Amino acid sequence: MDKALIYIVEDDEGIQELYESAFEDVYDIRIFGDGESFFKAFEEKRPSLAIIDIMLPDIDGYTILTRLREKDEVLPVIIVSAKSDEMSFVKGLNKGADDYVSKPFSVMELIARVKAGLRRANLYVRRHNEFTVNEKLYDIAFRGQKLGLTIKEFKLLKLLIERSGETLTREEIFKAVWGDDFMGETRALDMHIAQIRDKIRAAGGENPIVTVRGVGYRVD
Amino acid sequence: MDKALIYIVEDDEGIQELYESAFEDVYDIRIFGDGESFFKAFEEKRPSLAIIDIMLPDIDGYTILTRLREKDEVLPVIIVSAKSDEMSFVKGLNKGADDYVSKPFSVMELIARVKAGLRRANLYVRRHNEFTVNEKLYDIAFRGQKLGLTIKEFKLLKLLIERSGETLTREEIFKAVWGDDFMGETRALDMHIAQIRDKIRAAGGENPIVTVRGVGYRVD
DNA sequence: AAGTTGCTGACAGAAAACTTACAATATGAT
DNA sequence: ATCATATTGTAAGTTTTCTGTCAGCAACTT
Repeated sequence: MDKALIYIVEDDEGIQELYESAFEDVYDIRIFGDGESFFKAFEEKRPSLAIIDIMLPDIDGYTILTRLREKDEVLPVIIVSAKSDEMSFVKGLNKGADDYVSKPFSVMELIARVKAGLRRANLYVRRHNEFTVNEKLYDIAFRGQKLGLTIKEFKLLKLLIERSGETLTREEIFKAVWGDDFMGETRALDMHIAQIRDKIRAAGGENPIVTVRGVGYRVD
Repeated sequence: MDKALIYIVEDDEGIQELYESAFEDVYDIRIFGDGESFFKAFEEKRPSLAIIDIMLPDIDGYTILTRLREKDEVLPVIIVSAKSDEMSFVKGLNKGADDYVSKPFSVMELIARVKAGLRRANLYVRRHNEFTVNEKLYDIAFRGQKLGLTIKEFKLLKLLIERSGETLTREEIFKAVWGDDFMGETRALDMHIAQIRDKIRAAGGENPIVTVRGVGYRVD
């Protein structure tokens, strides 16, 4: 699992440093001093979560939030405000923020809220590199293209993706996907691997499943 | 879904501003300084909810409420009062208010109550995509066409609609629709699904219920 | 009694999973 | 390099599993 990417819109350099030290090593963070650079980066790569300070010099944080919500309705957004009054809290939530933290905030608190936000977002849909695993649809997409997997294929590919980088032995795979009752030698696993590879190719991708001869399979 | 329209009767300008900032962008609001303009607007367009301050200069809020109830028995009404005593609370509810908030009120609280009021109003009829679920009639319409569902069919389709996009397993569905006491394998679920599909087709729609083999069903 | 509604069991059809057989490929020894 | 061997890939066919549908029955309503 890659580190979650978090975009932060914050102009105060002191607070920027605070974010850096707070999230260092835990999340990949990118800090933007203004809305424009944030949106530019957003177009290139969508983060897992955004933290927006509403007291910015050039632009109102609420405007950023509103504009962001036009592009992405589900991205978890945490609003940070110096105003600790109820009004901005309410306004933030109304504009589509998922959570609200007021300055001065405790780093612990912020981390907890980020975690909660990421968990909410990851509830159904998780991204791993090129893959998007949708637990509710029982399907996986490759570069946005749904693969249309059967349950076996879904379970199998999900396993490989979630433990990508790791070579899983045939036995491990059997145990995880079929349960303990797997019966010795069979080509069943290879079959399904072939099916999945076909479907990924049909979606326009190159085979991402590596065969590790004598051991099992791996997704990088 | 359009924004809900809320009429507010309030003469204090400070409080008027508070309403404006609180509900901005979330609801369409119109604020009236007196009862007459409120009723005039009411005749033209009925709101989804009304908030009435009972401490008005020219007219008693209770009178407005009483008169309103002659025209509309179900409109959710929230009474706002500076008197936080129990008497006005009871009086308000007796006159047909659905809820009661006393000044000075927390904006959060007010928003929560408005939401609750709207939810109550929407209790009977809710829209999800092409479907309109009517709790009171125990029926669901597809593109305005009533389907004429039986209770089981209603519960089943309602479940699928309310959690649309999500694949529900047969077991989940059984638990939700039949209760915990569902007995193993049976074709009952498929039967009802088939019935619902027939009825939707009869109403001129394409089958919106997706079978997820080995798992359950889903409405997109 | 007649009509609804909900359920069951039987069966058919379809989809998925698996098996078999053989081809293709990688690996290591020669 | 070449070959032998072990291992994996794949096509075709078979089996199993799952869903859809039908007919019929029981419970309930009107």
